[in-house]
Amino acid sequence: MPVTMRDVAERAGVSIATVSFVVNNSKPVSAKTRERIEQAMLELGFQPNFVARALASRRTHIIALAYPAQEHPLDRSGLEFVLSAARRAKASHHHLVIWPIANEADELMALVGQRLVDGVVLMEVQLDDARVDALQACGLPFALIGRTRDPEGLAYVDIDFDATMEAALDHLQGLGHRNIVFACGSSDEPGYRLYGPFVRQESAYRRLMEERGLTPRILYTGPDAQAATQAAVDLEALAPEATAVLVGGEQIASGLMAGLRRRGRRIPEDISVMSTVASRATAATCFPTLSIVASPGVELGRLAVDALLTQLAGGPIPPPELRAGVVEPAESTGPAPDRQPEPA
Amino acid sequence: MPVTMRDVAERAGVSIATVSFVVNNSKPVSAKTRERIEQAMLELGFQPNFVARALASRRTHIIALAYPAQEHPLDRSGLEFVLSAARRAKASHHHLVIWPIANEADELMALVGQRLVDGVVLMEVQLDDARVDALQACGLPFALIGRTRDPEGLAYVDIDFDATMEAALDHLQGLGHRNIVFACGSSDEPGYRLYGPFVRQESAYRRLMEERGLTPRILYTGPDAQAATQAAVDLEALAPEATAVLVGGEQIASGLMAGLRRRGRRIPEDISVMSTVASRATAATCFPTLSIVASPGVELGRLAVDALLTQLAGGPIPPPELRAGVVEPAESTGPAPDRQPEPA
DNA sequence: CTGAAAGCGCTTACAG
DNA sequence: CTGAAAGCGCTTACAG
Repeated sequence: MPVTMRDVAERAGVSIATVSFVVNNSKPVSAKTRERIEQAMLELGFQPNFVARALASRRTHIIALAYPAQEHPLDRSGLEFVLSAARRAKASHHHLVIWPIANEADELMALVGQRLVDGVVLMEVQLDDARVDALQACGLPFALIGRTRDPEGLAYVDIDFDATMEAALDHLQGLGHRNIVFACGSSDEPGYRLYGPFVRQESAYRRLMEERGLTPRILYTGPDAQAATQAAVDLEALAPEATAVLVGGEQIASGLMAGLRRRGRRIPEDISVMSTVASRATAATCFPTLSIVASPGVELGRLAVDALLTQLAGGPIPPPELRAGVVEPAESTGPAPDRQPEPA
Repeated sequence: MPVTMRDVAERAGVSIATVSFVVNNSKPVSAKTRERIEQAMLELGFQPNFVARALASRRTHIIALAYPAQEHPLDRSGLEFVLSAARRAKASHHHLVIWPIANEADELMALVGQRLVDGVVLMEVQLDDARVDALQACGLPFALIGRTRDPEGLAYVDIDFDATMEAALDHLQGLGHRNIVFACGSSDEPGYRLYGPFVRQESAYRRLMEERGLTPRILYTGPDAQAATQAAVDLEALAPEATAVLVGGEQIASGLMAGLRRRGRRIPEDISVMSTVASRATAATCFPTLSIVASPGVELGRLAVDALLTQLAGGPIPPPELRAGVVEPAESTGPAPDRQPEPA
């Protein structure tokens, strides 16, 4: 029923090899022959069979996006990575399969062993990640969104957490804040110490605060919005004099903001709240709207696929790509209280 | 390099056909032979090649999820469908590819013509959907999340909008509300009249309100949270006496809520807000937390894949599956003002 | 520039 | 219960 190369070859009066050459533009073909073949393809509505091509060429043109859906429920900023990666794959004539698998090596290797994909993109990379070692051992090309503790020689893209934290602190200091707490997922959370984005943001925050002669204070909120709502109490105990909180993710930011408001703190009059690694969509739905450093998720999703495709094209491991977020001020940050013209 | 069936056959001293029989459990094999083969597979670490199997058997075990990412930016409730579908596919030994394509037939058919997938799941189905016709014409099995105007004979799963609206109105009426406005995406929005969830919710709302002797009033907010924030003004013009707003989606609900608060309306003291087709995650990050009819996205994602797999297994078009959401009261709804014990 | 042929790694009638 | 063989629809040296 479906039209094959054989059908095209017959109608054009050539061999199927020649048809293959023009379909893939893989060898020179005379103008008249090419034209006859193209005509035949048009008339028959020929489309090459992806699977047959994959088997013969040993290239499936399918890449996998491994995402630990259980461990890290995807928020909107995480979603941006996924959709951007899918779009990029499609633009480069690849398919993107989603592998919602646990954050360990066994399941990943079982899937890789099927030889369905040419390469894989890993999300939510841990500082020490068994999946990375396994992938290296089996020789399948891969790229990381995020990075391990020592990512030397790996293909990865990640948020530039140093620049991101610097931009965030600039914004807050520009408003006169000096007592700035950093809030992120709980240290009691399993695997917290292994989660790069929190660890890297925390250390950038500590370094920058000290460089600026300010006192770093960390609030561990727990893993989700609900826990963060409760953690508003802890904030007051930890740093009653704080005039601003910088939060490491949008879920926690919105939860913490709700907790503060519930306790009668006005935002931003009493305390400013800002989130890094956040999406504009979530920022707009907060009340007051949330000042953020917008996550470069769209860009990084695209770059991760690029890094993989470079390798698939026979290129070397591409250099890392780090991208800082963009500060987008909104209503949740304002002048530090001691600078305000009229007291409430 | 990779271990093939030939390798296993040699080591076990059998033909590759026999190996295939035990791998697929497709024909009876004597216990001793089976054991030798299984032993050989274990020793060699054999894993069948997915692509070769697909070519020979004409079944790729890959299904596509077509999602019009441009037209409908995915919110968290939309995301639930996707991840649930991917999990279900994986549990049934299928792969799920994401096709972020426009909501029209051409691109879909080009992808289908590659013969990469056994079937497709369509999201964001329009009342009149060219993709559905195209899929039917080409004979590829498919299932819909959502449904066309006349879905008779199609495999689909969808939200039970009648039951969902009924549950929502029950909740609000139970709190004493009688002036209940329904808010959803703008009628000026291109394609609005074609978008099933809004159309079906609106008509269910009208019918139920009239059945209950109440006056239906519709607020068209515009497509996103930002537009909905502006639309708070229109609400006051449209129905100054309204004590509750029922909103058709979480993005619009959070935007509208921000707009109301900005205008000094207290939620829920002055006006209650409730959203249908919403995720618990978003509800928890709103302030006040949002009362919702939780979207059955996880269930529907699973059921859609089930409906497709049933057909792939040779079964008939399965009957439709409609699921109502579950009411989850939170802070954004409260007693109607005229019932409140003490006035503000 | 073009073709005959082997081969990618499986599945599946068909025989026995 | 087991095997020899054809075939899935392409690609790719190899020859000419």
